[in-house]
Formats: sequence, C-alpha cells, structure tokens
Amino acid sequence: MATASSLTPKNAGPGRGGPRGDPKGHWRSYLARKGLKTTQQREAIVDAFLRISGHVGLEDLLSSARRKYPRVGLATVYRTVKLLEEAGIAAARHFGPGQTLYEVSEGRAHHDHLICDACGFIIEFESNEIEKLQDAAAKRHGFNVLRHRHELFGLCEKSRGIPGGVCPGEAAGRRVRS
Amino acid sequence: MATASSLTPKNAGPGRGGPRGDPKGHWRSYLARKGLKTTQQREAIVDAFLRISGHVGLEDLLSSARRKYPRVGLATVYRTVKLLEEAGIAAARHFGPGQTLYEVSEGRAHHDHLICDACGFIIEFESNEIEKLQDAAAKRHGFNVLRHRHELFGLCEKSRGIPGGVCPGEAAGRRVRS
DNA sequence: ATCGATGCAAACGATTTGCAAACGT
DNA sequence: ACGTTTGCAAATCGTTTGCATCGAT
Repeated sequence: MATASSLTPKNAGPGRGGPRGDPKGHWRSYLARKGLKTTQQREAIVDAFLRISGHVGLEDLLSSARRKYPRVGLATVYRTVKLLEEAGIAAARHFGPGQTLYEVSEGRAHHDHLICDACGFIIEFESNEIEKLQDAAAKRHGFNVLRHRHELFGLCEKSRGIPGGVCPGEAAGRRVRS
Repeated sequence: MATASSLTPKNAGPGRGGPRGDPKGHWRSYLARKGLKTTQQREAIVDAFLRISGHVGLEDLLSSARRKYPRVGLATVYRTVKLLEEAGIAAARHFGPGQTLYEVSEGRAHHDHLICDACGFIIEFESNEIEKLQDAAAKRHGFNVLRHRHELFGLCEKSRGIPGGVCPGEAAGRRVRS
C-alpha cells in the first residue's frame, strides 16, 4: 500500500457494509440511477481501483484491470474513471503536468498529504485544527469551503540522513519516484 | 488582476531595490551568469509577467507580451517562462489538467489559495497558525517541510446567492471560468 | 563573426472522441 | 431489439522541439 497512518484516526468503525463504507454499492446504485450498464470491463476497472487504497495512475489502473480483463482499452479506463468521479467515488489529484493520480474519495474525510521529495512516498494525515483554521480564513473572505487540497513537500527521516531514520515509503515498499 | 488581499500582510517593507524586492535584477544577473542573452521578446515577456502580481496563464502572458512585441510566438513564452522558473522567479501551479498558471515566487512567502468553484476566481491568503500546525504534523511523521500547496475550493458570497454578496473575481473583472 | 534566440511548423504525450461492432438490459 | 459500451484509430489539447533564420554580444 502506498499510504500510511492518520494523525487522527476517525473511521475506526466497521469498514464494510456501513452507509459510507460501501463504494461498490454506491457505484451500482449510481449506474442504476443513471440507466447505465454494468459491464465486465467496468467491473474489472472499478475493482482494481477500489483494491488500491492509495493513489493510482491510469496506466497502472489499466494493467491492473487487464489482469482480470485483457481486452480493456485505455479509453475505457478514462471513461470509467470519469464515471467514478461523477459518482463521487474517485477524486483526481494533479501533482504536475501529465502526472494525474486518482484516489478513492468515498467515505473518506478530508485528508492532507505529506510527500517526500526524495523518494516520492505519500503519507496521508488529518488535522481538525487545520481544518478549523482554514474554514475561518475562508469565512473571512466570504467563502465556504467545499473541498480542499493540502500537500506538504519535504524530506523524510531517511532521506535527511538521520541515523536509524526510516522512510515510510521504503518500509511499505512502494511508490518510489524514479 | 486575478488575485486579492492577504490575511496577514507581511511584506510591508520597501517593494523595490531591496535584496529580494528586485526580480528584474535577479533576472538580469541570472542571464549574465548563464551566458544568456537579453532580447526584446524576453524583456516583453518578463515585464508582462512581473506586472501581474497574481496568476497568469501562458495565453494571457502571450497577449500581454504581444502588446509590446507583436512578433513573439507562444514557444518563446514557454521557453522564457521555463527560464524564469529556473531562475527562481516564476513558480508553476497545476490547478487541473491543462490549467497551468504561473505566479511570481521571488520574495514571496508561502501562501495559500481560495478558489471559487463557480467563477474560478483565486484569492491568496496566509496563515502562520496553519503553517505551525502543518509543520507539527509533518514532524510527527519525521518530515521537514520544504514547500507546500494548500488550496481551498468553495463558493464566494455572490455564487452562494447571498444578497449583496460580491465575488472578488467579478469585482476585479477577471478570469471567470467558462 | 560567433553563438544563442526566434518563429514556425511538426512532434509529442496525455486525454478525448467518432464510429462500427459487441454487449447488457 | 434497443440503446449503451467498447476498442480502435484519428482528433484534440497543451507543451516541446528541430531547424533555418535573425539578433545580441
């Protein structure tokens, strides 16, 4: 998995079956409501997407989906992910030009990102205090906040050369930037 | 201009001539140091860029520059802005796919963004308290923070239909998202 | 005179779309 | 059967680059 602990663990409740812990159900009801169809390639893509709790690129998603359904094309992945976004299940993150990653948004609270410049690993965290402050700041400008993006770029212990320091990314063994 | 007030005005000091208040000087010395040349189209582009204290798209920058130098091409704008980035004068912000804006990075502190979903207007703000909290959060994960990106998406007063509410973007008359 | 800079147009990578065939309802 | 979805390839968008010419030092 590409991501790690939360500062303030919130969803300590049951992870499946609950009202917001069932993205697959949301997906199905979204399709039904819209009169759309459940195809095998869509299922393959959605399953691959949901299996990954971190961030995915569309190429990764394509190969994942192809393990179940070798016939899927890249265009279908784009189309399906767009549906997932409209359904509120997926959220796009634009980390740079041509570097768009997607993540599961359903049932998850606002969360922020810590990104290691050296190894590219991404940690998620939450902070209610920060949320409060940013809402206050927005209010001062007459805004109400619907979504937000908060990314901190820096170096993990390991990358800073701290003896015994470990990069959480290496501990998890994933997503090391070239 | 596309951006507005700061929550905590910091650079109240002299805006020109100081060690970090002279981006044009930085630019010239950067060119000299690298053995690059000062051309009229570069000057036109850099001047247009510095005249705008907020965010610019490259198309906007092109037309601005063309008012001084009708012969400039889009490729030159790209090349010049890349130089500005290398010189540390410009910073790119990727707000979405195909929506890259540039801003002056020289002499400016970390700042966050408030973005109206309805009209696309972007306000900047700063909050030392948020900075403190995010540094603390990073520290808890063994990170030190070098840069960060903090964007709040929501609706301005006008867009929420508040009587008498004004969208700062419309007040400034710029950058209304389609 | 030399070497970098320019403009144009072609190249490029990521994303979208037109279309006939295939599939789910 | 009907209308949606698919895969492919072509189209499109933003961005980059090759190349012959132009301009600054």
